[in-house]
Amino acid sequence: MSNKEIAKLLRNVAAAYTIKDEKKFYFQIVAYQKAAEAIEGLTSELKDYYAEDKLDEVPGIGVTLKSRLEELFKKGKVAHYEWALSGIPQAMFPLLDIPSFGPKKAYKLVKEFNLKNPDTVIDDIEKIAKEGRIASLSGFGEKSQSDILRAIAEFRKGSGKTTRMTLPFASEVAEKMLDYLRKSPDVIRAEPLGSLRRSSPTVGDIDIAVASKNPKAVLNYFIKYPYLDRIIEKGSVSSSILASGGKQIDLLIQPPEGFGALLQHFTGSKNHNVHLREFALKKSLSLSEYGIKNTKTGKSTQYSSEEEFYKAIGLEWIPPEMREDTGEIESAAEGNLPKIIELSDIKGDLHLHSSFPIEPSHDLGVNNFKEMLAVAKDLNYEYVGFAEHNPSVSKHTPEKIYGLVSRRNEAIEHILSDNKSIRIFKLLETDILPNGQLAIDNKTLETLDGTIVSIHSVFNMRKDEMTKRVIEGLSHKKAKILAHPTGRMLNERPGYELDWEKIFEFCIKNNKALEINSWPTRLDLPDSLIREAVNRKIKMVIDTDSHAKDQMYLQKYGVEMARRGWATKSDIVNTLSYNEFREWLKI
DNA sequence: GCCGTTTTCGGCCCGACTGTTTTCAGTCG
Repeated sequence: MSNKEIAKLLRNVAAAYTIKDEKKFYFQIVAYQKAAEAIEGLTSELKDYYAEDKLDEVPGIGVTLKSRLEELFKKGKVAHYEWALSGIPQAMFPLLDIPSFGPKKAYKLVKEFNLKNPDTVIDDIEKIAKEGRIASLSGFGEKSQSDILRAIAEFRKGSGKTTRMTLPFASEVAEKMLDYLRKSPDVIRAEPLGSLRRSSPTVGDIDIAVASKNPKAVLNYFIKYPYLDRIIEKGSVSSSILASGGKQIDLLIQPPEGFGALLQHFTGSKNHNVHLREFALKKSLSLSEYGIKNTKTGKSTQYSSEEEFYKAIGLEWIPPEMREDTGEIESAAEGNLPKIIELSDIKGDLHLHSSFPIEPSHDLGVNNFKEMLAVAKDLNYEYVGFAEHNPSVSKHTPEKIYGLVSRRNEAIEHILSDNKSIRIFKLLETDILPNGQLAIDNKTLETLDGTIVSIHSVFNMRKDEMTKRVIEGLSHKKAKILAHPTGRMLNERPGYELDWEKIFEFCIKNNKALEINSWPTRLDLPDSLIREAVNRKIKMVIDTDSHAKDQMYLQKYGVEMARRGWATKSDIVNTLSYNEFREWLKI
């Protein structure tokens, strides 16, 4: 079961409790929603937590939920949930995926019209609304009837909460709106917040905060956005719109003197905020987007910066990437937050595919050495590594492969002789074959400074076999880095199965590094595995896997994943100087 | 059902907005 399916199950249980007895089950409902939120936000599979007996490390999962989830993974169902969901019409649950449908509304409609089939319930509701039979129900009216029809239509188009954007795409959507907002004389500051500011690997909707002394004017300006599809809601301090392309943009406004509280509130995550507010409440401080209220004196205070806001709760400022309620509040309270890595710490990119005609097994790059070095210079790098895919094994003899790689090496030497500013490592990205052997032989590997290894074929092996394959591939003394270690592609495929316990153990013993691949649809390692690797002092390297020079600027996304995994400079080997990195390659 | 800078029992974030309402329920972030 995927994280999404599990979260859906927990939300369904919460919805069932809401229908059965909202008051009696109030805190279970909250707990189930919180756990669902946490599971949805995970960037590794919950199944892997289960496999390593770490379910209760997920915030919001305690003793009871742990045992229920274990039952789910073992048997595919949970007896207690079968009971909880019994007596509740199954047809209400698909409706909950549609924005504006909650448990009460879904239940009332399904019950009222005696709808039984979950597979057709959305069609059924649509038909009933079109016939005008919803408006007459108590609690409903003409407006809510037409809203239902529109919500269903938008849901079908895949807008709203169903599809999530990759980070660069989300940034683009946000930038367009920010450019627009900053043209308004009433906008003093405008910042993208929410999961985009936390650099979550995928982003659902765009959240923007504005500092202004005239919120009304800004709101009126906001809803005149040229790429507006429709206004979802508009109040006195906030508004939501659907932009063309089906992406929701939420706006919140505060005066500049209260902007710090707004930044904090709207950056989230939800579970971070809930935990932070509970923490503050113990100090008689009640937090909101307006500021901090002392519950004893009743005195409210505004904060213009986030740093002051956190300080007022007795905490050091927590970087947005860490605000997922995975222990950052406790660490901040103890003054133990690690100093996480920054983009400027990176001294090189070791995973570059040039256009050198090496006749590779997979894609060749489109730019030559010099063109890529020019970008490296722009990025202030000390060194780079060229790591084209190994020459195709099926098309060439080992002798031919040796010749191709040697020619590439000579071409690099030639560049080096008239290039003083940036050093170059002669690497390759070598396939690990299904039997664990590397795709090219020792004689050729010996000509390299080292090699990156990775899986590019036969993804569907058993977990133990895949683990053996990877470890065997990494065992070669020239193999130093495992590229895109999980093989996941965001919004496409989950990645192959690996026994991380064994991989970590092997890496630490044999001084191998795991790559954090910055490619926006990979972002692989996922942040939770980065966090795990950091805890075990395993070295990582942040690379772009660039096949074109402009892609080298994507390095920031890998750095952001490292930050989400609490990695410091010392965890990442390409923060080392040229000489230090050279030494590390030889160990 | 979770969780611990008052606690292993007894608490549990805070507010905006909309539609259908005569004062509030439902949904959302």
